[in-house]
Amino acid sequence: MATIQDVAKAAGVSPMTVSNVINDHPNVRPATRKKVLDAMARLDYRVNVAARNLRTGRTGTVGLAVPEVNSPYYGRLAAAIISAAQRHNLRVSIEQTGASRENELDALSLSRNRLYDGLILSTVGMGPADVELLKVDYPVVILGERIFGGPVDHVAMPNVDASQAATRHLIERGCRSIAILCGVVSEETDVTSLRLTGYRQALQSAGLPEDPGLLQSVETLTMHDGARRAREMVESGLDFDGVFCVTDTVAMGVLRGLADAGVRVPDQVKVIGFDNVQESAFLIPSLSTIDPDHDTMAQRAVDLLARRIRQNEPGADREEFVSPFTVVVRESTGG
Amino acid sequence: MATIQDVAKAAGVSPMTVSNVINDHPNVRPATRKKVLDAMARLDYRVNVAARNLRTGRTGTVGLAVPEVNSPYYGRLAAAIISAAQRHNLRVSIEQTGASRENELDALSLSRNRLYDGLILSTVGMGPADVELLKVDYPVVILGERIFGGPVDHVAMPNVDASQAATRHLIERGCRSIAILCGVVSEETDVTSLRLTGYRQALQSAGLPEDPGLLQSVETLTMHDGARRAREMVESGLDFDGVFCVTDTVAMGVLRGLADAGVRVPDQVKVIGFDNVQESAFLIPSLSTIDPDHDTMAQRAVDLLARRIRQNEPGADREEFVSPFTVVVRESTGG
DNA sequence: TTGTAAGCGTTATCAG
DNA sequence: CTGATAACGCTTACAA
Repeated sequence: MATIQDVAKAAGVSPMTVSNVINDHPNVRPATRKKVLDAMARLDYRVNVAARNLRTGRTGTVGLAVPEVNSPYYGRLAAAIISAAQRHNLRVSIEQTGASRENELDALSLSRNRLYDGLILSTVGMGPADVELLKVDYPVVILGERIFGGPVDHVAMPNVDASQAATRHLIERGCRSIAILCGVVSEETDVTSLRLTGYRQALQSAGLPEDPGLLQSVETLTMHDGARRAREMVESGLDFDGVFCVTDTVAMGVLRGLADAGVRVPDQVKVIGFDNVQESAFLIPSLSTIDPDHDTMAQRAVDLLARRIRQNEPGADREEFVSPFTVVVRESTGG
Repeated sequence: MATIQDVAKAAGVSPMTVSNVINDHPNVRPATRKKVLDAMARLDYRVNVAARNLRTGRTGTVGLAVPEVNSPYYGRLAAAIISAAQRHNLRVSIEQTGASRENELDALSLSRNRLYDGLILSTVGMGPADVELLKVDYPVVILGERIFGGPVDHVAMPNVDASQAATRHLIERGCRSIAILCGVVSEETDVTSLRLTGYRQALQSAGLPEDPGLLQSVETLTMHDGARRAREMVESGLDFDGVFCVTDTVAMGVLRGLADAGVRVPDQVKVIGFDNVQESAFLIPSLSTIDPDHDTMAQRAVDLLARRIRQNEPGADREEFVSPFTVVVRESTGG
């Protein structure tokens, strides 16, 4: 494998001149540049990225820590982030955290090894109690959930507002007994609690009572749990005419579970999800949902991170960006 | 940021001893080890991965080049590969190639920069004509498609056999006019051509004629194209009672398109896919499909790559692994 | 069991 | 515009 030294020797110049050519520095005479480029081609020269990293202290790679890449939602997010990073000449290395707090903290410490120039962290397991742990000396952007008042940039979902809008949409379509299908309810400001808040606000605004029996909490927000719970809800004789599912993934399960139980959507029960994953438009019935504009979120997250990397001052002027959203009306709510 | 030197000074030992502690080398007295560990903790020492990479010539990261991570199929594959790589203490950096030959070659050249210790490449754009370009001096595993006789390890889908089995299943369920929904037909040994071959073999074995009108080729194997084409097939009056879709993704679109056109599945038309993505079990109707055992494929691909990385001899004894498969019978074929 | 010396390949600095 | 020098932080080889 040829090094800069080899190229320099072959071109009859100094290593420094080769370096200048490689990095497009201005002060190189065209003739010299050509000599160097020729030698590089002849020797099939490739930069040694490790050496460059050591010298410059940059890696050109950012970490992306998400629960799992194999879900319609995080898959779409990851794809958008990889594309956005490409525009900044950054590569993306993915860590799957399995939504565990411990693995999320691991991802943070990987960056501390200077493996990544920065980290985009989708916090699911970590909560506000861990805010202190985010005080690190390299660029971090939190994506998706809102750790209120954290020390780093955030790109957040419009969780409360959009959930309120989703629930309101069900109300406007005539639903009066609206269930919410969410994850485990805790004190944390996680997906479930924030979207639950929006749901409650909508009920309240409409003067509808909140029936505890309509709060359906599942262990994991998967298709599997969604389908099972939907069947259970019907079989147990629960009276409901609408379901707000806190993610499209779990909503896909719900549609399936209702079908299993012989319930017609949207005639008997209307269903709305949250995320607008690609599949939603093709389901039978197609799924009404919230579109939080993933591409904008991804773009913004990468832009923020890239800015920090350039500026080299992690903490200053941290920014909160809440994605705009739209309600996408499809067949599952009679649209 | 503390270095090994700093730790050595603080612990009153040499840098080498610190390095030995870090790398769990055997010959360190427990007392010395403790001194060093204490110093490391006190200074919050982190290894500088770039320096280690430069010195060792290894990065601990492998590249994964796939068309896009945001598809049920490649998302699942990526997840499985990341998990498998973790077991070898390898990180995974994802390159999205958009199925273009050029980007696939780019991914190859990134590894030549020694950015990755090895590369798992899902060739879609590259064809047998590019076999020579795979003759590189670092570990590469081709995943998914079969570039016959390539110079590197392959983990291949059971394309022909499984497609034959899928088509045979439709025949066994009573279908006589079986359409195939595939991508652009070319001379390449790509998904479409291999699965088309299996489809034809099954028809032939069953003594069914091959009607050119039943060969439905779409530009991209997406839900969108699948849905549109299914509608067109019905509206044009095409006579068919079964569809073999070369991927589950396109099959999801087909199910939707048939519903749009008022065709009942499986009563009027039976549908089978290929991949067994997670969503398939939850669709309405649930989708019969081929399960090529992604986890085994991913595991095998990573194992092969890790072995090469350890052995440090790229070319020797290249291996071909064809995944086993099963036919998963669900509602879309009346199962 | 521990320490010394050297070098991996690159680029920042500054001198020519 | 080009080049000499040194340094980034680590580990391999060898010496003590």
